[in-house]
Amino acid sequence: MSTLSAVEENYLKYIFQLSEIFENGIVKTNDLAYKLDHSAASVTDMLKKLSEKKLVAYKKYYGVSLTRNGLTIAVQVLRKHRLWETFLVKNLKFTWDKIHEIAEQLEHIQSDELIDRMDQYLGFPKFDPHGDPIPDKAGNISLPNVVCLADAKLKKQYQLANVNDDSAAFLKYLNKIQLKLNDKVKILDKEEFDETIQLLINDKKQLTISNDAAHNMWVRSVKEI
Amino acid sequence: MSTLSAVEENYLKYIFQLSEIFENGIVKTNDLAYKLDHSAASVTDMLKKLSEKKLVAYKKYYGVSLTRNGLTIAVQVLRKHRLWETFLVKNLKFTWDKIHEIAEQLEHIQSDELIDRMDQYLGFPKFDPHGDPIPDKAGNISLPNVVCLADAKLKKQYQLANVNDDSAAFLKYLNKIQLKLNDKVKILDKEEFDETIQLLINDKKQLTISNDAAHNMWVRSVKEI
DNA sequence: TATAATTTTTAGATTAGCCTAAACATTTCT
DNA sequence: AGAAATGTTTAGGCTAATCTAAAAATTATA
Repeated sequence: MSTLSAVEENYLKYIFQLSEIFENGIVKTNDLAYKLDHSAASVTDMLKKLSEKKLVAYKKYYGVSLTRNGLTIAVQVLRKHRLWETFLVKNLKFTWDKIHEIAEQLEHIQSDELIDRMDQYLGFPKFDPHGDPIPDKAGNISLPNVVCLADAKLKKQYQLANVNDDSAAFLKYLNKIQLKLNDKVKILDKEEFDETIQLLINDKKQLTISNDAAHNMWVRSVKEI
Repeated sequence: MSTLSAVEENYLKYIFQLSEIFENGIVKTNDLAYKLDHSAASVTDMLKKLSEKKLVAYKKYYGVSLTRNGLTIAVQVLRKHRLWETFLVKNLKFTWDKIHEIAEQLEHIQSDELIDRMDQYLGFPKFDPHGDPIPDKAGNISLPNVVCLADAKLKKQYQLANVNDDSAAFLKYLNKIQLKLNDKVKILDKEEFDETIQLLINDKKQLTISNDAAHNMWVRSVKEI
């Protein structure tokens, strides 16, 4: 198989990410179009092309899913993206909200040796700065045991494990309220009327966050001390 | 000025490199075509386009040179290329002969902040692993005082300052004969018949190199101890 | 200096990746 | 179930970057 273009790699990556959201794993043309910010017609074109290359299973008017080959490539692109993000934050001291755009470019650099050496240089990290799992060379992904903060239990101790990285605005918000990965969080109360949440951070700082914000945060449970 | 494509950046970079070879600074269509491995017709097309953007001064059937704007961009691309090469060798432990191709891709990643942070991370290096000067953020280039080994004097102590990085085969050859940057070299004798050179390396190892090889090495003179 | 050889440009074609508008298929609503 | 709304595909077009073949300009040669 000849090497894919950055555009093709992007399609596979986004199909993978969207397919994880829907239980059946089938991605609709419009959802992809929205994610990629392209017209639905363009997406249809590309899906036909990827289908010919046997990277996706595409059925007209129904949807698309990855083949085994397509999945392998998508996971490797994700691996590159997350390793680069890790490097940008850990070594170059970038803040969360600026790395996505750069990693979107770096993930398409073609060299297996480069990414393997980078992996080693970083110490084979299992999670990226957002808390997302980094696939290893073989494509294995560690799945942490997390729950959405919006669905988390009251008065139980959690730790911030992961955040949605789609919106730079949200990442800036996290900076502003000084909430970082692995900080301890406990829900003190949920307001029934507007679903706002009273959150206790690291056993000392208390603040109110919206249900919207809570939907962007993922937490893992922590033993109480 | 909107951002340029990787292809446009490449043209500017190669025009810059070729213009340094010819005294008048004028680059011919065919030379560029050879360097880029494109047809001459394609090059003509692109030169017209770059000329419209005022990045080059192009005169039909005569040749092309960079404008001030074009030069600025070419130097920044070179800066990125050489900083990335430095990172690949110093941090990721790549060998010389494998980095060019990867740096060719990395040099087109668009983010000023990325390259400035990388510069700092590397300690603001002045020369890359081949001994080529790395332009600083403002575009200033340190020019080391070097001479081609083929033109160097007999029995005089030099140090390997720079090598041509165009050919992976040559870089492999250097690895094989275990000659590295900054090694001490002294020409013991030149054979008139075939222009081969008897070279003394680090005051102990002696070997014969071809005139061809000598033309790919650049040395700076060193005080004898 | 006229002609041959070389270099460069022009003309016309191709591919990837995008678009809009119109047609078609599916789903939802009454 | 038929009509309306929504989602998807098809048809046709555009731009960037490449190509080959033919024409034109320049340079070298006899």
